[in-house]
Amino acid sequence: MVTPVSKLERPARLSAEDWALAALDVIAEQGLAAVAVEPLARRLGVTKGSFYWHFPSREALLIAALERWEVMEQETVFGQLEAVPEPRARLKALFQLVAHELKPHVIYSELLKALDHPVVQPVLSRVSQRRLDYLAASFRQAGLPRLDALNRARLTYAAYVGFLQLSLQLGQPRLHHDEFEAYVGHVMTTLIPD
Amino acid sequence: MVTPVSKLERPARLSAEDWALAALDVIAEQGLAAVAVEPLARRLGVTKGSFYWHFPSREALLIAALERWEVMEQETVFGQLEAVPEPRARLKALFQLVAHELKPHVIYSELLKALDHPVVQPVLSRVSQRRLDYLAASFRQAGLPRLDALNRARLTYAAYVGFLQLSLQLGQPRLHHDEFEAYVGHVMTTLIPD
DNA sequence: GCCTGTCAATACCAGCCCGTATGGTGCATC
DNA sequence: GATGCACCATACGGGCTGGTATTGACAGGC
Repeated sequence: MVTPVSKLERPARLSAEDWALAALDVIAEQGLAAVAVEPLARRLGVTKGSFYWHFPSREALLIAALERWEVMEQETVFGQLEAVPEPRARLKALFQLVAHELKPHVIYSELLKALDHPVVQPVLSRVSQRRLDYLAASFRQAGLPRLDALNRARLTYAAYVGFLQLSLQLGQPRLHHDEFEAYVGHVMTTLIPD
Repeated sequence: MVTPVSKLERPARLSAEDWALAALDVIAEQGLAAVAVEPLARRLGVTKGSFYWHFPSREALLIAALERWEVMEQETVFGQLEAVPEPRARLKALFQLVAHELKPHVIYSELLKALDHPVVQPVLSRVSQRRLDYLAASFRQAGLPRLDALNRARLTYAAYVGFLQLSLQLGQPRLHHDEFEAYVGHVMTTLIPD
């Protein structure tokens, strides 16, 4: 019965993964620029001394965090869609998914704002390219000719990115439920070929 | 023959407007976070002593700079379109304008990345709302019913914002000339009603 | 029981920035 | 040509951060 407090308050020791996950949390909440070593340490209830044992530098933490995120987003975004075989239905499901579950895209949106950072650029470049390819393939399966499918995918993805920025960052539209549903419906009928 | 250099190298004294314009330049080049007093002073060939004579704080400079920008963008973006009366032709002209003259939108794109800053938020909120209204009115004049026009405007503006972020920040698409023209054409035929 | 490896606390320096205080230029004006 | 104003230099304090170095707690293997 020495110090049972330490066992409860501090969930044991920390691993490099804990730091990476905490970094992703901060990115989602306050952006990549807010990922600083000392605030992170305070957040985890330790000091810098711990951090610099797990990572040689702040940049190494960012790299590890983004690496983790890239894997996770691969699963969460694409994983739920493989069940839907029909291309148009899959596109609709994709639109619904993005429109109604914004949380998984918060980090993407924040990273988009930090693209000037050299560590972020290649990661987001890969992720965006994969998504674009996926979109283009889906539009092609939905009946569009090659070039049209590619351009429609670009347009759709731009609309996705812009929607994220406007709704997450600006919070401007602030549409209400039915109004928002009408918007999503309009987007689908406009962008999905029939 | 004391110091004739000072008369040539320094283009006379500075005004508050000079500082605001320099701040806008920095925003366009490196983002709003890079607008710091001391680097700005170095850039202008003076020291902080000058700045704090013209402005009480860094925030005051940001306010002044954004105020200037809001007026300027009003003129440059909308000014060139009033000459085109027919709504569909005006929309096409608008698309061409945005697609081929990105420089005036660089600052908007950078500010979009800094929307968490309390000074930026209301400015960008106003600007975006004005543009959205303009788009909605144009789509309505082009024949769309009220609700469709509004939603089409939202979609179009999201595509605009996303296009900016992707091409300016990511530099990902990097389309070549004819490929890019085909994309712009696709966007127009998809979004502009016939 | 000791020793080694793992994790963390503390102390410290350098760099960058904001803001203040104060003194110092040039230039018009009377 | 002395005065006053507009503009700028210099010097300083404080805050926050990245990174290093050193020491300390605590575990398990032997």
